[in-house]
Amino acid sequence: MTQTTFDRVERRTVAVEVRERLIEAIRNGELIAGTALPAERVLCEQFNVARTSVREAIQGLATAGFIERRGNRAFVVEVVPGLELALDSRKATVRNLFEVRRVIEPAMAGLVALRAPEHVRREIADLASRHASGIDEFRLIDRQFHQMIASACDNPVLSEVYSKALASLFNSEEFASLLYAENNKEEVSNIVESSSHAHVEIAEALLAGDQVRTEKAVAAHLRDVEARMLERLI
Amino acid sequence: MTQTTFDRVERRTVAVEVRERLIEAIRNGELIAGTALPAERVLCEQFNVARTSVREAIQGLATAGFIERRGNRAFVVEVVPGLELALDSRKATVRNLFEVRRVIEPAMAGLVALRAPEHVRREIADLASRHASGIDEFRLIDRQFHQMIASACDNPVLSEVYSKALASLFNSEEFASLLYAENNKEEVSNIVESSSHAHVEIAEALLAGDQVRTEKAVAAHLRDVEARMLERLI
DNA sequence: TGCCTTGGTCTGACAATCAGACCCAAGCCA
DNA sequence: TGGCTTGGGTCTGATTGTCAGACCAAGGCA
Repeated sequence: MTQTTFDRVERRTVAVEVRERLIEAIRNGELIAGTALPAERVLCEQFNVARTSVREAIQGLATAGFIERRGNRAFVVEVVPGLELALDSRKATVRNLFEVRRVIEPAMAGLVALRAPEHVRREIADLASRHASGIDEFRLIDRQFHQMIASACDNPVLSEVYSKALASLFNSEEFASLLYAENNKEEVSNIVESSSHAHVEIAEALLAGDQVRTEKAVAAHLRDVEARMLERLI
Repeated sequence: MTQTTFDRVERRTVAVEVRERLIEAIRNGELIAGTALPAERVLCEQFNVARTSVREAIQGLATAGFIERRGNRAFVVEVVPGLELALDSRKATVRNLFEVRRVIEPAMAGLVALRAPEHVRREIADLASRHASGIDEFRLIDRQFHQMIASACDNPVLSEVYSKALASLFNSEEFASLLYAENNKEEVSNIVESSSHAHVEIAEALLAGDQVRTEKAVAAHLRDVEARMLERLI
């Protein structure tokens, strides 16, 4: 057995970590292009680091072109570096994410129909029948619904793999821009209504312990949502 | 749209990073229980950090019980903390990992049969027909074979999700202890032979562009390897 | 315009890391 | 056993990164 070797370790400073957090927030839409960054004093409180470290991080953002200074504030640039993906590329990303969901979700939900105790399946059904009062509440219920199914499949590894894939979709700029764009209100409302119905269908199949019916309901749900999202990416 | 907030950032020192690298190597079998750690001067060269940082990390290992000092060397303890998982729990981990593979791999390989250009499928077949001269070379070919299939499915997200799952299996202590235990030589040889045949089967189905046959060949392969691994976990 | 917020700059203290030197103990081999 | 090599232990001084806080100038808003 050969003697093991180790790769070099890089020194990882607080300022670099803060900078990457901010870049991530810009990339996934939490910090919107053209808007002001939170104040340094606010950031150093939230990150729980010294202000000099925050300033160091922000200077790195300015150098890399993610922000510009106007007046006494720092603003996210209108055109974020590396985000001008071609439309084809953005559609491909959404397609790829939904393809991953199509590979994983029906099988996983099928396992839930097979394995989960009745009281767990009943809880899932209760959640599916809850009525959301707006897009933000729907998103919350939607996430809980899917996470509950993942948790109920009795395979923590599969659950984790799926959760990461779902997080990628929810954190993508395509998803955020679709949900919050003012001119998409009607379509978003359609997606919410259609998804609520699909959740109910899925939950009924789960409650009946019917693996095949569950898999079909999940697959249909994914096809519907994916089509609506791709349709709106113009 | 609500104003975003950030989670606290922890200060991450070089010594902590080195310590975690060493713990990981102990956990996944690269550093064997009872054997001596590499010398400090060797480690600081490999990690590319100062010796004081390496010493700090090693002191943390000693405090946490991963190593003990005997003579002028540091040795991995015979009983590594947190590694005495119950046998049931270890089998469950392996089962869970293989279940994830069963969800993902047949579908992914099926996509390759559908989508990949012929020259790519031919490359995969060439790799499958290569003869390994030992366990280490087999592991290398095995990894390349599976990674090549993942890359050929034309969905980078799925490919990445799968690669992470595969890495979890290959890095698990169950896998390492099975492959390198002296009393498993014959069984390991059987696994290698059986897997080589299965790879050839899979590659032929891919070359034929037959999605259904590919999915079946992959599923059979996984059932075989899983059964052999679980059988040997005693 | 006045007041508050925010960014810019600086200070001094502390923590972490670095490279290197030196010494002693342990291990190995003739 | 003696000598050499290897390895750990300790220390030094310099550099970098982080911290908390103070003070001033600029910007924004009622």
